[in-house]
Amino acid sequence: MSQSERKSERHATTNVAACTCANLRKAARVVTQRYEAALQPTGLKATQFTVLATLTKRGDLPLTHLADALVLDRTTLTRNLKPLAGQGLITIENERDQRVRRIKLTAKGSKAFKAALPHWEKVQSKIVAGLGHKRWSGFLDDLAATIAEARST
Amino acid sequence: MSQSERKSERHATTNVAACTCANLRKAARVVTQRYEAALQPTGLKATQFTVLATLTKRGDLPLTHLADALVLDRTTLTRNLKPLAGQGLITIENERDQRVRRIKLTAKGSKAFKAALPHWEKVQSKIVAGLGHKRWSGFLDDLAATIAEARST
DNA sequence: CTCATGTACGTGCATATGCACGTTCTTTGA
DNA sequence: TCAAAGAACGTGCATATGCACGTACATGAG
Repeated sequence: MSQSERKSERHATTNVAACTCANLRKAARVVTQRYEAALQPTGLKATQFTVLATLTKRGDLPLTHLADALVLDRTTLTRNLKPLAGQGLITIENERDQRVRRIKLTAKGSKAFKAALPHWEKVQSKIVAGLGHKRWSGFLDDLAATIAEARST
Repeated sequence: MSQSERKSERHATTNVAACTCANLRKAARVVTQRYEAALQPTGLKATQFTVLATLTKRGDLPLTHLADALVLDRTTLTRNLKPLAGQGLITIENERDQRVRRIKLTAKGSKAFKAALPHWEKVQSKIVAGLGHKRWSGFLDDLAATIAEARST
């Protein structure tokens, strides 16, 4: 078997080992473990850090909008928020439209996020350096494109 | 702000929106939903399909080895296997070394995997086409590199 | 042979994930 | 104004994920 044949088989669409879903999940699992370890001293889980980061960047948001920003099911977010609300890092408030739950970052939440930021930067830098900045940058673009395409389909 | 500055900020290591972990998880979530939908008529979940595919490719394996191949925590796999064993798609057998649980694909499991394969190919093709084959191929390489790097660290 | 060491595993706990279904509230068309 | 349509949400169910901890078994040094 030639080199090109081997490569084309490895990357054939129909090679189950090349399953986009399985490989994405593998990467998500192992990378999450690195981030969890790095964030461990902050008391925040990786997903919680992401929620706080999104609220910091986007400001208060209704639950559904926050879920959309996080590419997360609405009902999953409902439950993910409970530990954060329990710790007083966010509040869940009603609006004039009583159907809407507005998710609000508290001062404590903002402080916790800022305190966690250096730990996040450390592990993020390590991952980026591991791939090399240029390659990582393209990788991130591919992730965004994949998300956009899978969402629109 | 110039174009290059905007780009460098977007891909700055310290831009929380560029969090490798969060973006990997987002992509894994939305892509998983596509595969779940495609596999729905087969009665297999995406993770279950992956287990069957791995057993098909690698043959029977002890639990820990299978977990390693799947980049999955051993204890998670223990539980993920239960529905598969319940449906008779795999068996969990003892060895001479009584500590070892050998995971074995049954004939029924093999059949279920083969029946699911066309459904998998359909959604896989769609995802690949969405990115373009060349870009997808590089994306897959990046995923593999990320997994390898995060595992070794 | 025996005990210390190491290996393979399961379970309790906590969080993560999404679908189906039902509830409450708002908006809109007649 | 009022009923139908639609929007925002919560909960039950099932699976997914990994850590801490404990158990059973195998192996090797003495």
